[in-house]
Amino acid sequence: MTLPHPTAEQISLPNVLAVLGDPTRLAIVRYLASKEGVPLNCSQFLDLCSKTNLSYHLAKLREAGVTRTEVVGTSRLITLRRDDLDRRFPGLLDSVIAAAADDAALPVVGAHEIKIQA
Amino acid sequence: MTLPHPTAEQISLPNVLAVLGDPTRLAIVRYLASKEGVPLNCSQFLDLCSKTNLSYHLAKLREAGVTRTEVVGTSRLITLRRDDLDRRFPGLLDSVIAAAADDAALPVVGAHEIKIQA
DNA sequence: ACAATTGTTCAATGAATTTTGAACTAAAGG
DNA sequence: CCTTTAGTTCAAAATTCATTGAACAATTGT
Repeated sequence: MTLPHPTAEQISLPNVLAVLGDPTRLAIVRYLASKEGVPLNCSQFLDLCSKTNLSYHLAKLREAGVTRTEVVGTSRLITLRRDDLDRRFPGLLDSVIAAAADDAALPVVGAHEIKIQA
Repeated sequence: MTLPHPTAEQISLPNVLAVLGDPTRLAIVRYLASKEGVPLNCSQFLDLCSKTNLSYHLAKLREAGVTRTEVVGTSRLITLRRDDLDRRFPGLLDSVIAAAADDAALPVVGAHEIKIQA
């Protein structure tokens, strides 16, 4: 089974910018980019907001064409649509992710993980 | 006299993205970029929306740190804060402007101008 | 002084967005 | 079959956003 995604051509710039203009969704995208290639399921992002709200934000990202969601059993595997985004908007994703990395005020996925002592 | 602007450090990425995620404001930024260096007054943008609404959008751009507004007599001279944006978010503005240039669905300042015949 | 130009502010409205909890579906495991 | 796991859907509430018209302020030109 597969969920509705826009084609690469249907991805709209104002839409992508608006969708990325939300700290929670920016955190999701950053994390996806940091785990590029590895499909993640929704539960990875549960420290950002409630499950219901997460479902909403992930739907926004998918509908804007920023992420791809694959239904596998009872979970959704989420990936960044990097090739499509890079083709439609060259350099945009990279500059957004790099800028986000410098912003200490942004929420981060896994911010409360236990750190291994040196 | 001078209007309130955020410092370069106060410019926030999600804010900038959200503000650019609006077709009217994207058109304003594109036009400013195409006339880089030349300060423009508000009336240049009047084909995009009503005067009141334009005032609102220009305030959004200024408050987000995307533009600088200088009060000169009865008009406001508007410029892109390119250096600040480039320093804070390298590559972002350029990729947004380039992507916008490829999007025929976006509104454009001066779209109804009389074309000189060849 | 008067009128025109340039642009803002205000209050109102409608629309879209974000967030929540309760109820739900569907697959997986025992 | 029953329960857990994973995530969605729905309606409601709260917030924010975009747009409008009327009134206003300040400068400029006559």
